[in-house]
Amino acid sequence: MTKAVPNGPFTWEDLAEPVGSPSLVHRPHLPSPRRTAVSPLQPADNKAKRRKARKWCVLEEETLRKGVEQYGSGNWKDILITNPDVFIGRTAGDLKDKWRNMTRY
Amino acid sequence: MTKAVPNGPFTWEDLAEPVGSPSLVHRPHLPSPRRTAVSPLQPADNKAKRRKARKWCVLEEETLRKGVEQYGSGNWKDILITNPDVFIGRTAGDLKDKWRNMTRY
DNA sequence: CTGTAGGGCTAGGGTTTT
DNA sequence: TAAAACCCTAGCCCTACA
Repeated sequence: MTKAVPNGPFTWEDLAEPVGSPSLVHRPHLPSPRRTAVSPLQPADNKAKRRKARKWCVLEEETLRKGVEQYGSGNWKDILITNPDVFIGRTAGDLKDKWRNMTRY
Repeated sequence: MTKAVPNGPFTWEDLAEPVGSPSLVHRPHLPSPRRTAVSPLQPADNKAKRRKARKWCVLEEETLRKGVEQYGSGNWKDILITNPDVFIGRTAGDLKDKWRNMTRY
């Protein structure tokens, strides 16, 4: 896996190149493929209903803490799927939100 | 604003073993694994840190539009390297993703 | 090896409920 | 009013494939 500079500490190389330089005109450029405007798509009245708020239990909180220790903050999906018997009815986003609350202030 | 510990300095140096959640498997005596056995499905340490999301400014959007006009949708690398003074810190993939957002709906 | 297309996931702001 | 729980989605990542 050669991660050709995936996202390092800002490796903004010089990449100095005169912008106005017509050095790459040797390409058979076609006009842009004018894709037809995307279909209108209705306002969508299907307002997905909100899940009923359910308070977090202590086990969930502890499992979340350990999950963050193990996988790191941000890997919510991993933490979620490795604890399917604890996080029932929770989404990765829920874990993220809960962690935000737990670490707030 | 909650800075607390959003994506912290990957504090899992001290992780020694996976906590088996509610159902601790009875392991048969675990000596001292000097060698980190590459067991399957373990904490993914190969996860690179995410770049912090940065909103696109109007100039970038306009430049992207003109780029697509000129080079066609799909030639992200060309559009990127011909506008190095505009797309700072952006990747070809970023341009692709942005165009997807701009033409969505 | 290189670059893209398309699906997956998260961060951060917003909304609703308690 | 504040805090907790949930929602929305732009922006970023992963990866098969051309």
